[in-house]
Amino acid sequence: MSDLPPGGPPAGTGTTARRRGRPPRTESADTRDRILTAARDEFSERGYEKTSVRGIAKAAGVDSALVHHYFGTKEQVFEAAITQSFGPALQAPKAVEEGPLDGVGERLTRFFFGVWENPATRAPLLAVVRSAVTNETAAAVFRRIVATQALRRIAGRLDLPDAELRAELAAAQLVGTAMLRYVIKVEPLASADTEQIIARLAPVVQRHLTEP
Amino acid sequence: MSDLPPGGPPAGTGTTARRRGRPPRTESADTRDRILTAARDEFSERGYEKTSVRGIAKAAGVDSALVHHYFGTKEQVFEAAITQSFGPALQAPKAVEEGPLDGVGERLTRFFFGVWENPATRAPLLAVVRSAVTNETAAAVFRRIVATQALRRIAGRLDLPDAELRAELAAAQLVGTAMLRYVIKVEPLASADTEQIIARLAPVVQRHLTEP
DNA sequence: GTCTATATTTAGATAGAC
DNA sequence: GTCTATCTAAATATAGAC
Repeated sequence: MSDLPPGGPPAGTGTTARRRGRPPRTESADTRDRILTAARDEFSERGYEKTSVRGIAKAAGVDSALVHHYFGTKEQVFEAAITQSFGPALQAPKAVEEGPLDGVGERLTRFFFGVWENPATRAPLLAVVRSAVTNETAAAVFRRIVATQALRRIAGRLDLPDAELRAELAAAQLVGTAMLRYVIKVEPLASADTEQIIARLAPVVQRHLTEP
Repeated sequence: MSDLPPGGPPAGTGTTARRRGRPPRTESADTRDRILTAARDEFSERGYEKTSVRGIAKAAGVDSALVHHYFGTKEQVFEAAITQSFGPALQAPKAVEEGPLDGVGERLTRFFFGVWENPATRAPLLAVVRSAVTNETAAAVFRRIVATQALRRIAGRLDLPDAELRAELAAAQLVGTAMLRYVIKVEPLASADTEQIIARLAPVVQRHLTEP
């Protein structure tokens, strides 16, 4: 809308000349975000193949050409949306991995369902799961999540044989539950109380990780 | 593995006039089967959305119009391919559910990996998993498999509270492992020895099902 | 920065010839 | 029973106007 005069700082007078930091993109930072959020939601609901750039654009209230203008190909839109989503809330807090080893099963299980029960953090995970079964980019992200969440951070502390395999089988229990509960929606699991599920899974995860 | 012998006499042989039973479809029974097998393989490798009817036709060595001629829409091709695939080898044998309860964890786990390690029986399962995350028909099949394999047949015998939930969490452990091993291919799980995995999972499955 | 217009490709589905 | 030809719809992606 209101155009910046191209080139130098605004000829505008008396006001403070605060032209530092990143050059303003008018209101496009907003638009960029709206597109990425719309993309994240579309990918999470439909998966990679079924999602169209046009659908993303529509959901964001812009034209599809603009989506391409910002991010390039559909694949790059996916990458951008996922990358942005995984910045903030998806790293397991240090408390999960740093506490006493014999409570790690419950802490990890609790953290896992905390993330999945929150619609905002569930969306990017759904996007990855729904896309990873047929899209290699998403599969790579999936692998990275499993590796960084389960392996580097926890398996490293286990002083047991097959530490990595153990961590992955624990992850498999959690991932499989998420799959059946949030994606396939198998009953009664899909409607079961979270605490009840955690109560059943925590000892199993613990067992995978520490049982000699 | 070994295909069921088709009901009627083979098309080519009979010189004698045995015109009874179903009217002959010349060699089309062959073609039908080739199409369904090709469909099963395409769906298993690419998932529902990414698979095209043209791709199926090409793999079967026929024209895409013929695929429609036999089966109708793409959705119906999927249904036919899955239905055929799940006739023979995918029911858990009675031994799995009928033996002593305290060995059911190992028997079920062994059966599960037996099916997944066999390329012929793995294909339709991959097709369902790859498709179920975005396709409701496939999701319904998935649900039915979990229900009939895990629930009706085993949970019914458990004299414990939350028998169904228990069975589904056991299924989640197995499904999650298949997901990470065969679909996402997370290492070292993807290359691990089957016996090693079974040794770790069987007691966990057992625990889900019978631990008081 | 944002949209209109369009080139290009690919897919699902059907009619009809042989 | 099988294929050729074709209609129709949708998608990715780009060029260029405003």
